[in-house]
Amino acid sequence: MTDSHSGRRLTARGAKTRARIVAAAAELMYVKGVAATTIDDVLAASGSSKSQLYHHFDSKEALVRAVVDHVGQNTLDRERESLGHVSTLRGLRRWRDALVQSNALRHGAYGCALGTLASEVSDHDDLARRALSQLFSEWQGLLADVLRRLQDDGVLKPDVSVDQLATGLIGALQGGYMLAQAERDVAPMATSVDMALAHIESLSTSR
Amino acid sequence: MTDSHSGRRLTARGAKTRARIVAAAAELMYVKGVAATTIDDVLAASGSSKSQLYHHFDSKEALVRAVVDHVGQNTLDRERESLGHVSTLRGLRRWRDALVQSNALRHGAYGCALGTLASEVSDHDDLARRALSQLFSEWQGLLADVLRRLQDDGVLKPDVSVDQLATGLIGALQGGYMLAQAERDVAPMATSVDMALAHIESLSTSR
DNA sequence: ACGCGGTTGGACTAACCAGTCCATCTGGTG
DNA sequence: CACCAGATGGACTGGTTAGTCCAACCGCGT
Repeated sequence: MTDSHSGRRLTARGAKTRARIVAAAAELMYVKGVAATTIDDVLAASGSSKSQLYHHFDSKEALVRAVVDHVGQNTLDRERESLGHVSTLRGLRRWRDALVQSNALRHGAYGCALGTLASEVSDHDDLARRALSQLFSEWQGLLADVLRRLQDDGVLKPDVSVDQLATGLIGALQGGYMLAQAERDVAPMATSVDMALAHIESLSTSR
Repeated sequence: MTDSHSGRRLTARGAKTRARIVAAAAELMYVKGVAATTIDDVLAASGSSKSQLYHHFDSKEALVRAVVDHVGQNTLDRERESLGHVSTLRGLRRWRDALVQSNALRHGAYGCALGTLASEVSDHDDLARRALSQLFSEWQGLLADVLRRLQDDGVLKPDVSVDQLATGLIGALQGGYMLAQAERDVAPMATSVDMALAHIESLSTSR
């Protein structure tokens, strides 16, 4: 648990405050970065007071962990929504299009919410790193499920490793996000993911 | 220029101090992160004084830019060394092996020196971002040169875009670094790069 | 040898920031 | 209604940090 008082009672009012703080912190840390986001920034953005924040979190580190959980759940919920029923190559391409277009709106700025958290936090907080590792693993699982469905339908050759393909796909996505961030242009992200998808398609039975 | 006094004369003594400061800052920022590295940390690690640092750099931001240049040149020099004469698929695989093994020594920790800088600095300092973008572009050029040599030798099909393949390869590499950082295990990095290489090999004329 | 520009040491400051504390308030429960 | 644990406001503190300043020093060019 990331709470300061995991076993404590929590009224609806308190829970709402907590949620407001985490949401504001997540947004700020995504845009400004974790280290550059101060507690006072979070208070101002969430319209709460210091005692409220420290009532719910032991430290800034605990808040960061709550943000990791929050962003992770948001990301996985969205990915479950968009990948859950995909079972065709066309569906996978539509998934790619949605991610590329959404990143294009920001011209690549800020990158992947989960990825930027990971690279800023992994070397500094082992607990947060484990949580992120677990989140990436679940995300990879969602993609592997899609690929397994393709395989079961005979679209993908039976001897390919769907787990490895899923890992490669997330790798290409994350690397693409980073390049897009540096260039302020979605193009390299699209190219990177397209290469992974082209590889997967080259392993389909139709070719 | 990232210097505070670009047009100034610089004695050998001063140049050495400057280099010592940049090298120490680069190492600290790689391990601790840019934001978590304080000026005093750099002074202690480089054995220099505040007036020395501010004699050479206007601000911490200017120091970060110098670090970006330094790390970028180091990375490109190393990559030029290992990619400059590669003109076979086997050579490309050896390049992969070297990167994976070097990252395995740290169990994936800290990631790619250039990549972690990029994700921490891109959204915060536009000048540094442009420099990083340029560095990635040069790196991509080195890989594209290798692929073009393969193409000229008839190993790679003549109709594939070496530029896009090179972008995808760097994307896979960077994404792999990030996943390895989160998992503290090289495996996902190896998998990610291997997928990109497998795709390139699938576009070779021998298949 | 001499002078001047580049170089160095380190004390100092002003701003900032995470975290503490306590007095006050709110709303659910008996 | 009375109680009280949980919730809130915000002033305060101690430590840290980027950046300033000035006096002293070194060494290159003449």
